[in-house]
Amino acid sequence: MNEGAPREIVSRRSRPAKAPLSRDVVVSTALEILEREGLSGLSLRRVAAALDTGAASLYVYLANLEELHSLMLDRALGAVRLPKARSSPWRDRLKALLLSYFRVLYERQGLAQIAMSTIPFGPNSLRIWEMLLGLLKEGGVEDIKAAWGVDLLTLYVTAIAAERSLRRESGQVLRRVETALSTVSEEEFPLIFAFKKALLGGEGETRGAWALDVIIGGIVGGPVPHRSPRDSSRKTKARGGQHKK
Amino acid sequence: MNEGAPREIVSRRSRPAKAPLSRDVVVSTALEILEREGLSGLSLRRVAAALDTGAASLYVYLANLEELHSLMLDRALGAVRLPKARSSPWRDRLKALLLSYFRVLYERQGLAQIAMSTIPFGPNSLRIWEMLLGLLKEGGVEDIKAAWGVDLLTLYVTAIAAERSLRRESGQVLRRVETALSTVSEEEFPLIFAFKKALLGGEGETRGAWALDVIIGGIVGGPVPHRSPRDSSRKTKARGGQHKK
DNA sequence: ACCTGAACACCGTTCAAGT
DNA sequence: ACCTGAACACCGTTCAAGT
Repeated sequence: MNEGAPREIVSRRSRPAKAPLSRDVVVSTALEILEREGLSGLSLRRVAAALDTGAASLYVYLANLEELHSLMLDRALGAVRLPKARSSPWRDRLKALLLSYFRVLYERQGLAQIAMSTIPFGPNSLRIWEMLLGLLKEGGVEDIKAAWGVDLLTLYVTAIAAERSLRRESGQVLRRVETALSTVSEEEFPLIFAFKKALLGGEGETRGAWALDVIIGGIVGGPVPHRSPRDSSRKTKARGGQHKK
Repeated sequence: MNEGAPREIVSRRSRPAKAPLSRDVVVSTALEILEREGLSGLSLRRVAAALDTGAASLYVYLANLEELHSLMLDRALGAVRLPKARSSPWRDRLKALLLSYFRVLYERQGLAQIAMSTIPFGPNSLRIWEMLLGLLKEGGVEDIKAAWGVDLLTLYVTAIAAERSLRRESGQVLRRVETALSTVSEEEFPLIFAFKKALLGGEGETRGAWALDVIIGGIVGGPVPHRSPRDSSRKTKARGGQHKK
């Protein structure tokens, strides 16, 4: 079975009353609900209801809600477009892949939020990681920088998708930020006051593309971490005893 | 009243039965509960119970749970250490500030998660933003790059704190990632297979410091975004051939 | 092996009624 | 103006009992 491909879902109306469930239908149904009703509308009970059963039935296929989230995320990541080898300069392919990753997370409401609370490690995530590693290596990036760089790039893409989703989905948050920025005191916060337009300016994908360039450029041109990955258990210095206040 | 300073909380045991509540006590109590019981233990009902009242009473001081989260976050950010002007090179001060920001979010369980779902804009957040803008300007970073750079840096710090918190707090997630990585197929994912040690290696703060350097270096050395919010005295050369999406 | 209803121990939010 | 109990409409998870 192709985990990555979008899956045809048999309408539950036409199924015999007690058709057997499966992990697959549960995940597909959950993604449909997420798409239509958002994260706040997604619950095990809601998924179970859509499948004409009780929430308890889902526990045959899932350990818990967290596992459902993780399966949903990996399934959705099957829609990320992997650029064809050597179809364009490595850096363009890298950016195209990351942009597609961003869009998949951003375009389905709630998915980016799920991605921030679930470390992805299913087959589709692995495919993306593998390709990202390959692209950075193709660009001549040293091994450790490539490994850490992929982590940094995916973290950024996930975080920016979550932040943008939040702004899109919660008009309340956005309005409060705008109010706070527009009433900021010039004497107390002169720089914020001077920059408020630039700070608020979302400007579609220009800004996201800029940030991606900054990070990629930083990885390529930046320092090689000074410690080898083999020597991973040693600590440089004891953690300062931060006192709680 | 100093929003930023830690506040002495009068023991609820010694209060007269119907002592008046306030936004302040509600937020302080919520932060205590977060510290002791984590995000999953924090609820309006739980906060109300700690204050010997019903959840409905809190709605005099808060619009909803989201607002409580936002207030908690800004209060907690009061603990971020702002480096003294000119005490060391600007880049060191920038890194110290961001590290302190990271620690505040990371060290109180659940706080980083709250930060990822709340755009901070209270007085303490503004102070941090103002200082970050000042540091980048001190480093000679162009205005738009400074504004967008501060956004990128704070997004990164918040995201890495949330990711690390997740790994720390959910042994389950961590174990599943480790299992997935250690059983990865060498033929299908040769690079992940080869790099799995580097990918897993958390290495305390070495990695986080590396990423910070990458981003700061990328901001300083990277391109100026080709659209300015307002054409100021300084002329920025438009970059030809940049395609818009 | 799978499904189910009911129960357990919770949620955020609203509202009429109190003081 | 503030507080309260009760209600509403939900949660995830467990479990004994069914098929």
